[in-house]
Amino acid sequence: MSAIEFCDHDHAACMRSTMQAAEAQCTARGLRLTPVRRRALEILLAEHRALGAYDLLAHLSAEGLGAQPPVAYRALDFLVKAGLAHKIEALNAYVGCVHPGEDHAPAFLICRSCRSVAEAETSPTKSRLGDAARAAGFRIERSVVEAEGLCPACQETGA
Amino acid sequence: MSAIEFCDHDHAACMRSTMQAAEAQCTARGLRLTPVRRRALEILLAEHRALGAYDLLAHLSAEGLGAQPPVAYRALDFLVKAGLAHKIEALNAYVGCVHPGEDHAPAFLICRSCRSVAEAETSPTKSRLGDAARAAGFRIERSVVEAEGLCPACQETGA
DNA sequence: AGCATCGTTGTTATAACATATCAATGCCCA
DNA sequence: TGGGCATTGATATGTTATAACAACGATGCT
Repeated sequence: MSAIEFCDHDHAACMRSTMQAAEAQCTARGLRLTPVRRRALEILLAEHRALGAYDLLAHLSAEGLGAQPPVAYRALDFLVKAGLAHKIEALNAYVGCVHPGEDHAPAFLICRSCRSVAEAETSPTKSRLGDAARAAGFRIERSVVEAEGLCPACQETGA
Repeated sequence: MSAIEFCDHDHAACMRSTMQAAEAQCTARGLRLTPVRRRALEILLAEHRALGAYDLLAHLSAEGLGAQPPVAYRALDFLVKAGLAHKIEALNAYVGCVHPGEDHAPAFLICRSCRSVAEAETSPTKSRLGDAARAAGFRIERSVVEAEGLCPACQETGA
C-alpha cells in the first residue's frame, strides 16, 4: 500500500534486496534465473518505470544479450509468470515487481508524464466489482487494476 | 451493477434503446453521429462482446464504409471520447457502452472464452487504490478496472 | 450566392507491439 | 554417454495503432 516508488529512497539498496528476493524465489521454486532474465529484471527494476518490450530489448542488445524481439518477450514472459514483473495493460509495457514472492493481486498507480509506476494491493473479491461478479455468477481469475494520473513530482513541475 | 449482459434479455430492444440514448447524447452535446460512427456503434452493441479494431473494420468495409485502419480507429476514438464505447485494455479491444450518458468510471467483467463483457461501476477514489493514491499524493485521472474469468455460460460448457 | 472555416473522410505509408516456427545449444540426470 | 528438456538464436510474420496529407462537406457569415 505504501507506494514507496514515488518517495525518495535508497534505490541501489532497494534494487539489491529485490534482486535477492527474486533469486530466493527462483531457487525455492526450481526456476532458472538465467543471465538474460536476470539482466532484464535488473533493467526493469533500475527504473521504477514502465518499459516497453522494445525498450528493454534495446538495453539488452546494447549489452550483447540478444537482438530479436523474442528475446525480450521470452524474458518478460518468464518474469511475469514468476511474479517478478507485471504487465501494465494500459501502456502495453512492463515493470519490475518490488515485492516478489508475496501472493499477488496488484494494482498500479501510473504517471502519464514520467511513466513511473507504484504498486499497491487489491482484493478483487472484496471490491464492488467482486460483488457484481458474484451476483452475475462470474468467476474472476485475474484482475487488472490500473489508475493513470500524475505523480507528485510531475504535478509540481506542471506537467 | 447488474451485469445484465450475461443474462437473457431482449437484445434487439436493448440495442434500440441504447442507440436512442446515444443519439440523444450526441444531439445534446453537439456531437455528430455520422454514418460510420453510428454503424460502428451498432456493430459493437450487436455483440455484448469485445471486438478488435480490425474486426470492426472488417464489418465496416464489408458494408462499403471504408477499408483502411484509420476509419475504424477514428470511429472508435470518437465513440470512446463520447463515452459511447469503452476500450478493454486487457484485450486491446472495444465494447459498446450500454448506459451512455451516465458519468463513467466503468469496470468490466470479461469472459476469456467468449469475450463477452459486462459493465459495472467503480468509484476509484473510494477503493483501496484510492487510499494508496491519496497517501502518495498521486492524482488519479483515469482508472482501468477489468476482471478476466469465465462467464456463467462458459463455466457450464466447461470451457 | 460566395466563401472561409473546421470537422470529417479517403488513402498511403509506417510505427509499435507481439508471436509462430524451427534449428542449435546447453544442462541435468539416468 | 547419451536422451530428454528447457533455453536461446534467428527469420519471418502477424496484430494493433498512428502519422501525414489531400479531398470533401456542412456550417455560418457577409
